[in-house]
Amino acid sequence: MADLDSVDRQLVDLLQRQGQTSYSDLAKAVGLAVSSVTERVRKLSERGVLLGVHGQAAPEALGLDLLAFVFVSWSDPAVADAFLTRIGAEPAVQEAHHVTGQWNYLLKVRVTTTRMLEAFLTNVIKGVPGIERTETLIVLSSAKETTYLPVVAPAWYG
Amino acid sequence: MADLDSVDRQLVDLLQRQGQTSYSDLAKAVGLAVSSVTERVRKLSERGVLLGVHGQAAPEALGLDLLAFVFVSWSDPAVADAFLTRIGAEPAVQEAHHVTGQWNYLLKVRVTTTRMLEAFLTNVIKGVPGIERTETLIVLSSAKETTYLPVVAPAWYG
DNA sequence: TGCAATGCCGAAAATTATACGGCATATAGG
DNA sequence: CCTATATGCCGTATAATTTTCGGCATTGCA
Repeated sequence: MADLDSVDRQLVDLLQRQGQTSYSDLAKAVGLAVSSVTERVRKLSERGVLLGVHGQAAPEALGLDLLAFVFVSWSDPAVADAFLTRIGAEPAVQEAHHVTGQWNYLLKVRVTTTRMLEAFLTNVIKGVPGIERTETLIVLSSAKETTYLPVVAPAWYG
Repeated sequence: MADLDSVDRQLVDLLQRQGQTSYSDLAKAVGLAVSSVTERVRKLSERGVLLGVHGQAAPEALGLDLLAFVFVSWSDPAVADAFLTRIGAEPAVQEAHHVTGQWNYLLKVRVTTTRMLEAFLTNVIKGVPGIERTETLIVLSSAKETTYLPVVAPAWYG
């Protein structure tokens, strides 16, 4: 299905770093003609390797000064559906992961203030019937935060 | 500093969703001329509201089938520098957050297999002198994962 | 050997980005 | 009150880019 050659990988690498790189620049970088690169990129999208291009905004510039990870748990399996529906419609929730361990889900949440975080926990999370416990970790600073995915294996892994 | 009007917010919204939206489309959407939108977007970048545009790749298409969150802790404060330097150079680490609670850092890590996760913990994390404990949560599935930041306050928060 | 599929190429045409001068409105200082 | 300055918007001309097409070489396969 996947099976990307080195040119494909290079294109994915470049487009992850600079989503608006022109086809002529891409062509120069990989040593192919513009039309060949166009076709490659089109197929990468078609195959689902490239999912889209997104502008990256600064959270603080939008007033989103508070980042938190929220663990959530419940006992009744029927809660999952309602929870995911509610969470899916909530822009404050950037990520929702089903995780191993003592908790059901781990959420990545962005809000403006602790007051807004409180409102989120009260109105959104505990607004879903059946949710029993939560635990919130506040992010003091983010040393690294990227969406870049490596296209080559690291040195420490043969 | 920030102070975005409704047009700015709309532009940030649109560009987050579709980073390659043409200026003519943006102009149509916000009801301004192309040159006005060009200027607006340029200033949003200049002001640091828009940080860049990035292609989004499918982790599984790159063989990155395993997502994990890794908590890390140490006692000696001097460890932080070495840890962050090591982590910063590691593409497998997508995020590194300094968090409240019993752990020092929370990492978001993407690898191909459990075998590679083991190599990461052994060679990278424990390769940093002074690191004492880690705890790893495996992500079974991700119900939501987006980089989109809300540009308007939610209904549950006045 | 012949056939089909694939990837690549260059060029033409359509679309888009960029740069510029001009215009209207708002603001501050005299 | 009035002038000077700044800001935001506009349309247009030019440059650059995207998109599309037919053709060519290579590969795999019957």
